[in-house]
Amino acid sequence: MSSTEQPSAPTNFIRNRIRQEVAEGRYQRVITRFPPEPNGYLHIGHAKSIVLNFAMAEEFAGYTNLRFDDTNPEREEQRYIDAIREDVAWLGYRWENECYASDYFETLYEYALHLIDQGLAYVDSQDAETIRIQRGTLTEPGTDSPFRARSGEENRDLYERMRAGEFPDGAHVLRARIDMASPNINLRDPVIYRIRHQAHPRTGDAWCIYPSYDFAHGQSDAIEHITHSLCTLEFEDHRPLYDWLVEHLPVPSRPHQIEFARLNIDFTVLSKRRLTRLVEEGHVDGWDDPRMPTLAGLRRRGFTPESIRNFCTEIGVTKSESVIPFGVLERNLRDDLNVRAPRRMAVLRPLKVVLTNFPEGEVEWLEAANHPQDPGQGNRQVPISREIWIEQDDFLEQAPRKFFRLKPGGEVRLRNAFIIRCDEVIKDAAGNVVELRCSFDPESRSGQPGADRKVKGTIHWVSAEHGVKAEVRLYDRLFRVPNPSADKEVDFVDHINPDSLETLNEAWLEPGLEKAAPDDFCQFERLGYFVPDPASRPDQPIFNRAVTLRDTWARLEQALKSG
RNA sequence: UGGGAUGUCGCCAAGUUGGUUAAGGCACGGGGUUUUGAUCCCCGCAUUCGCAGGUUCGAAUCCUGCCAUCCCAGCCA
Repeated sequence: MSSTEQPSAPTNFIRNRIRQEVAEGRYQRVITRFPPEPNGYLHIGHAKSIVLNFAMAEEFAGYTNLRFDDTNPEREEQRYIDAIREDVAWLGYRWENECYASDYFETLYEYALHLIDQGLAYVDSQDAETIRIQRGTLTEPGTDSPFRARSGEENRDLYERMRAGEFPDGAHVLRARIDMASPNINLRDPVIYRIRHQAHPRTGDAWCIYPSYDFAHGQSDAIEHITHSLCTLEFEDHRPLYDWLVEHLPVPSRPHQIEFARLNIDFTVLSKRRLTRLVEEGHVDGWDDPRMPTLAGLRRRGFTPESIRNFCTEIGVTKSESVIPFGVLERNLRDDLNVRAPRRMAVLRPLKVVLTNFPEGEVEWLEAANHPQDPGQGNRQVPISREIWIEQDDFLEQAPRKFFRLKPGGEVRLRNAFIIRCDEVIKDAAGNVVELRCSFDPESRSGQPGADRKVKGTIHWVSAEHGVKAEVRLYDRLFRVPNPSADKEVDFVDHINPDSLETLNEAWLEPGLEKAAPDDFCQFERLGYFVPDPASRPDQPIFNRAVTLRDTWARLEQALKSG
């Protein structure tokens, strides 16, 4: 199976519903939209929505629009628009139209006038606090605003003057006249236009009144002939309002809103508000910090678009709220990279080994497969010399029973090379192991007749003479607890894991790796998948660890320790 | 205590116009292959569908009641 192939998509209630509708002839094709507000970066939760929207449109012969829901100029910025476009494209999707709710401001303004003329909207001249009190509570109905009975002419006049800029922020709002006693609070005369003397990233100073989400969204859907407006569960209560507006306005089509559960992943936060705080308060190094669950962060961490799409498909779409273990995301990356990533050798925490019977000054070039299961990836030549680096973890003076790596007097195979035996352990004054003296068995060299001699373990290495020094960054979960936002009494930033980033400054890479580019992912054998950081330079390579390999030994070791 | 929604194996999730033994994936356990303790390959893994009643020849699927969890009182989206 190729990694880029999507696993057979599990069916879900939305697809089933659309299938049914198409079978009944209600739709010839499905048109969806992905509607981000440009006030932050996209995260993995958005990816779920993107994948769903594009998948439904593709399956049912339609297309998807990218629509920026830019109705609140106070928090929206052009840089977010740019970042969002880049992320959606990076994920591998091409939108049919790039739209902006702000493109429809004139039409929306007229729709509001239409409501006014129908007696279905009025200008309320009370302040926000008063309106809030009049809205009632969850258990008590609201009370009518004294302005609810304003005449059509007066409403029209006031609304036109709101647009003309005659009033300061907050002086008036336009409200839909629905039902102040509705058990659904969204129907208690929701505000649909407010005054904001605020420049907009796209319309500049053309407007000083802006439509609310509820007034803009459904109408934008209708204008674009969106058939299915997919959104998250918290908008379920808004559907009656969505429907009410679309039914009372002269819109060109009749879209339908369907809600699904948003994505939750443990040990992270997936809300723009919180992610924004992490960035603005400097808890992380920007929106693309590799520990961030943003698409930009995951990309820098080394995630592939394929792995993210596969993940989104695998988790399914339902209305029940669930929490996906972060490990599921990681496994999808491994599954993808396992079949694609070229194998390389790198030593993260070096321990010097001198091969005592290896001629001084000599270099041997060994043939190494770039991928053990995919001969098509070819081979490369790796140099070895008298002194090499091995991983500190791969030597233990007091080795437990099932430790298959190097120990005093023991043998181990050097990956792609030969078997060595540890003859001597050199320590410093403090008793730390600083060097090993080993002898190698020339007969066991790869390709030689003696190569099939079995030893328990195989370890990776890098020639000391040829190795390239590099910085390697290891990432761990950003939070220490499964649900950082669970406790209302505790600020989620207090749960940040102080050890989420470990920087190793003395790693050694096999030669050639220093020239890798940020999208040249590879597997450091036995360690994990790594990718050069965008700041990496040939003379100063920096690699990020995207994910470790599955490590049953670590688990076993852990189990042994805990009894 | 109003309204809206959800509850199927440790985590996801099919199935819900009632009908043989409740899909699949992940995780987990066991075995095999292996110059990555990786990958890969086999095998195992819910007499039970939030709980309690009821209807029925037959219910995860229908009815009643209860319980748990989530969302809603922004001129945010």
